[in-house]
Amino acid sequence: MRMSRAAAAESRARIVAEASRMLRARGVAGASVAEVMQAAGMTHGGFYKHFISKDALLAEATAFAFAEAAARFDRRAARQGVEAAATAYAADYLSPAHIAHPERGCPLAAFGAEAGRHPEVLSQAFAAGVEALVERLSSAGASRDRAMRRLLILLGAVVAARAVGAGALRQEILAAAKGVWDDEPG
Amino acid sequence: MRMSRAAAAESRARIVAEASRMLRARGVAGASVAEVMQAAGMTHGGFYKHFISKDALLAEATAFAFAEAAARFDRRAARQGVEAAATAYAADYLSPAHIAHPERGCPLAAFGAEAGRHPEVLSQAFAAGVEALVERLSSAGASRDRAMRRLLILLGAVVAARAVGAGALRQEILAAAKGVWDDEPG
DNA sequence: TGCAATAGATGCCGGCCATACTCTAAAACG
DNA sequence: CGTTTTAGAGTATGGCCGGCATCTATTGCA
Repeated sequence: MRMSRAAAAESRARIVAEASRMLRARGVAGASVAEVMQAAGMTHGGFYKHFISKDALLAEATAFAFAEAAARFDRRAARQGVEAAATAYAADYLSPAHIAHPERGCPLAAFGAEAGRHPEVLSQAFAAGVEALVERLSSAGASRDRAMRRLLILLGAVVAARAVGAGALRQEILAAAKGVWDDEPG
Repeated sequence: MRMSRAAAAESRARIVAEASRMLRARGVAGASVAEVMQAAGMTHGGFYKHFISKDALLAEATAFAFAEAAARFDRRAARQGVEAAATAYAADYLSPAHIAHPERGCPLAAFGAEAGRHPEVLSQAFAAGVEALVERLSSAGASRDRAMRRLLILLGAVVAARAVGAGALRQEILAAAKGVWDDEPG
């Protein structure tokens, strides 16, 4: 049955949000159209009324995840200033919660490695997202180059920490990354 | 038809090597048993004579990839010393060839993000591989903590560089990572 | 020399995948 | 009010997946 334009737009937004979560939780291959639609409260039949392909959804879901992170940064920056927002971003990034819950975390760490094996529209979403984050982090008194290096450390640490499983090595990885944030030269 | 023990062992080694390549090229989900076996010159039927499951192969293939990297480092260290080997490792890691050819590169950058979604035996292979690399890099005059940070930067840079696609941002990412190697405090 | 063990081929299974189609009822519009 | 449009349900399709049972020919061992 047909729904109002507003309700249909909400359905679409729900699909993107659920896809974004599932994508980060299970990767590109693990996030099936049928499961995303079910998570959004629908069957998979109507999917192609909203998106021309799964790849189109992937790009939107990736952009959505980056936009979430940027909005979170901006909210904090408005309340506590840009420097504090940057510090909080790093602390959240290296937190046990982020390691344990990729579905609510950074898309780059969750499935960035898969982007190169998919259509260019996905890489473009990642490039735009990274650019937006680097701009925010480099507005916190640091040079763009320094902001980039900080981002790379955070990313590498989370990917490695998730890969090696729970244990002493994971803690060592996260501790090493935490150290860099403060004592690296600008 | 049955083969000699030596020939069967070679078959097994070929399966692991091809799985290691395919795993890095296409990820865990993209490396199917049938295709791995075909790449090794066999059909998929005999696979379970060599491995109890696909996961068992994944763990061996991951260990194989790390062993390749460690052997390469050791060969260089024997010829030119540990410091030069560490520098060469970083240069190779950030090279355009490594970005473009994950199938011959670091397993952590290629599919480390997927390890958390698979049986623990895969995480264990990653932990052992990371440990072996950190030990090698920290033997090059640097503290273990510093070696770890260098590794994390390299990893983050390659994951990010592959994710954002070819372009100026990729070059900026790689340049930022190169910088850290020299001027980071010990 | 003869028998048991086994590497590999073939083929099947149940399940999941992305995509595409029809059908319906309600919304949008003239 | 009547017509057109369309969101979503339901279903079909062709393909790929991991895993397993069966068959065979050869090897390794007694």
